[in-house]
Amino acid sequence: MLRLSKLTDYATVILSFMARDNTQLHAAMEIASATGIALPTVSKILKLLVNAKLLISTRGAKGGYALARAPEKISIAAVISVLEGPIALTECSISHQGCEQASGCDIRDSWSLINQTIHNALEALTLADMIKPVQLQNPAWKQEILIPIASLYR
Amino acid sequence: MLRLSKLTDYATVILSFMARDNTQLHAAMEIASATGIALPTVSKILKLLVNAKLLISTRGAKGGYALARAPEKISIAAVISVLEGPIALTECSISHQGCEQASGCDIRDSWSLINQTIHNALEALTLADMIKPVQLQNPAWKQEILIPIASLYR
DNA sequence: TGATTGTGTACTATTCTAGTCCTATTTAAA
DNA sequence: TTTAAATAGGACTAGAATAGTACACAATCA
Repeated sequence: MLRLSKLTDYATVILSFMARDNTQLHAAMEIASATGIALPTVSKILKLLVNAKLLISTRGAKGGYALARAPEKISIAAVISVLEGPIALTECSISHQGCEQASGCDIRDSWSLINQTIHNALEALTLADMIKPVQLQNPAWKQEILIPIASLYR
Repeated sequence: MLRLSKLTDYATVILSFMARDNTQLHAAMEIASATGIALPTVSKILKLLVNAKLLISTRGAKGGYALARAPEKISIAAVISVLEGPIALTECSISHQGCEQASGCDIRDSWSLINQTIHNALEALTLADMIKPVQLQNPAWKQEILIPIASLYR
């Protein structure tokens, strides 16, 4: 599996929950019971999101968390970056050092293109999109979603 | 990082090497020294690729491995699937059971759409594309690669 | 002042990954 | 017929990463 960690998955669940009611503060406890994720785990994720400036926290009694921006302005790519680091499939896409392949690793450029594609896809999708019901019945999306990536090489 | 395992990375390197000279058999030993990957590891990966029918093996003296199909017919998605299992970002995209979120997990459909996008991107790219030199100088690709995924929700 | 709520850090158990090794089987060549 | 070369299959281990927990501390409000 092209795996995303569980924590990232939780983060999207938590943020989606908050995006649905963006007018008030949500305490960690409230989020935990609403989402079914254990409180310590929720707390851990919220802290990371605050550090990444995706959330704003208010301490003390009646405190809690709120989105730092409108849901339309928070991309899924940003959420993933917080929990997983840079979005890249292979190690050498991040750091070009340490690749000790004897023969020329000519496929690095190909990978970077693939990474770019995926990154763009995730960048275009926002929290606001996540909480809208999707019409999977719409047959148009199948064509629309195809990416002519192979053609880039010709 | 949206991580792909090292083994998957190695597999693409190995397959690229083989695709460059698809006319003869390559022994595991030869591939190991050409790519700089340790022999036991190469061997392990080759076995997996044979089981997945991406390679054909010939036993005995003068034996070795060869691509089962032309490089144009081997997609990167297929390679990734062999080493990582189904291409999906979240657990629930594979099995819809065991998701114990208390409140409705409405974002599952969104994830499946994202997964589909990424899968299509990887499906469109083949081994043949990987061994071609990429012209990153071409400024056109930046526009071309944008995916109107957000628009799908409107 | 005390209750509530977030902050920061450290810790641990578990799972996953990467890599190694060994033995059996098959085939070609001597 | 024997031997060497090569793949096949499985078991195993060390190390790293992940997920989850715990606790002391800081801030705010009533």
